[in-house]
Amino acid sequence: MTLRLHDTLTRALRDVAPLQAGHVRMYTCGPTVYARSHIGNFRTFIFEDVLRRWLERRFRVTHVMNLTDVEDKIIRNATAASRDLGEETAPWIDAFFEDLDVLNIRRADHYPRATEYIAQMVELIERLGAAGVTYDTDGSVYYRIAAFPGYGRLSGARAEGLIAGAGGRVDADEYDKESPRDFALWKAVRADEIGWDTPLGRGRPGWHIECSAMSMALLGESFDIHCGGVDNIFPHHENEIAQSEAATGRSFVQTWAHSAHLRIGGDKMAKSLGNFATMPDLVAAGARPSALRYLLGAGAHYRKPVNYTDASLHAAAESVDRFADFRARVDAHAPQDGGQVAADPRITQTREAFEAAMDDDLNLPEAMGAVFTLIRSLNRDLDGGDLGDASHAELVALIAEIDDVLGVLPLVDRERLGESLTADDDAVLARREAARAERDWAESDRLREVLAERGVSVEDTPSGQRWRRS
RNA sequence: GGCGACGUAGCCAAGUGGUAAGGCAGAGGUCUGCAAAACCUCCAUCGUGGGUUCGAUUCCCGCCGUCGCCUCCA
Repeated sequence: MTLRLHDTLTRALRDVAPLQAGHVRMYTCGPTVYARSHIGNFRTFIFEDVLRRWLERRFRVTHVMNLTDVEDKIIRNATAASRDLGEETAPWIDAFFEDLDVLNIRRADHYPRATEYIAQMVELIERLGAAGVTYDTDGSVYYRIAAFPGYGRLSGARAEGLIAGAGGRVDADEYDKESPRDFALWKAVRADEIGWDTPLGRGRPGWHIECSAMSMALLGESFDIHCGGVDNIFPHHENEIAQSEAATGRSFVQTWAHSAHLRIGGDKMAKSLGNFATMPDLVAAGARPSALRYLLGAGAHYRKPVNYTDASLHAAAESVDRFADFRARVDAHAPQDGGQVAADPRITQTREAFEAAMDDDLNLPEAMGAVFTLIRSLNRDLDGGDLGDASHAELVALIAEIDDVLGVLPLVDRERLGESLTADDDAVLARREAARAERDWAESDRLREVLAERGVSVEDTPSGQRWRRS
């Protein structure tokens, strides 16, 4: 089977066929570390994580994610606080990695920082200069869009109209550029400003150049997949193509994959709109990381917006529990027939449906639909008995395969492991057990109520009481 | 204004030219001492007006609505 991914450039599904046999090289735009990333950002990072996990089923994957650690807001904050760049960004980089872990997002192979690739950026700008697509103004270097005929292909916009037609929101006189749509490769700075002394003069890099320089340094001049949020299509990725291809004369990226936004209250979640929430915010408010990961990753197809609401988070949590509880039920299986009975065909059918949906542009919501259909079907059987050993083995494997991309079960385990009863609660639970042994239902019910008021829900199962923090 | 996306049950959300997965919520059952969990049953004709077609929710056009990009942005 072949994974097909939607390519923004051609606006069509495209087979993932690595340029190097068996080896997919992917670059994903990472955070600008001037503040804590919000969960809208993590929607994209989870999409990329799911993609990377699915690719790893079949390919060796080299995944690079940049950390933008030099940028206007960072410089502004650092200057205001009299910190150097590294001091300013270190806490936000730490926070980013913490949040990745909380969401069970696999680490990329490389996290290049813009500040560590200044030399490569300068070199790339010099190549562009040699190619005749740049010009200097007062020490700054700009890219001349008019010199790149393919400009605008990715965003599908006619380059001429992009800025000229922006309804007066762009101040065309702000920069000393030949054309408003030209963009800065290198920004000259004064001696007292944060910058680097380079052959280009003292200055700092423009935003777009870092991704071209770092991706080419770590993945080569042509690689397979480049991801980001849809808001990166223009101008960021459009400019990356212009920079990279003008410098190398080669095709930059095979497939451009972009994820839609997370919405809240109908709008895009964004720092600039002030309608954002961070992982620590939500966890402190009681949101479960497993539910957040499910909502962000499987709540909707990655190219469609996801709405963040209390209801959608609750529904995600219920879905996670349904999946996790089913795993627990399967895990409780006791060997019985030594595999004499063949595995249930529904399990294989579900695996095939799951894989087909994932291969079809990473349709995780559809894939999970197949999973839940199987869960209901097998729960029915389990209500009446147990599984055969062969089916059990197949199911254990299937559940592991599903969660290999879904990635919620380790989070559930972590959440439940972190739960504990106070000594008081534990004592109440013991008293209730004793009451039940004497069939004192009134006392049993009263104690269940007591625990409920303390946030502990208790269920009675054939094997005894089972509690859970609610 | 330009470019693009979307509009499926109370909510969320897949999907297909031949009468619509799944999750949440709700109703009624089975089970249970009672609950919970699980299971069973019920709950949509796919924004709107046309067109193409034997047949459209699925293709085309108009309209209405929502959102995104065009400026830093996942």
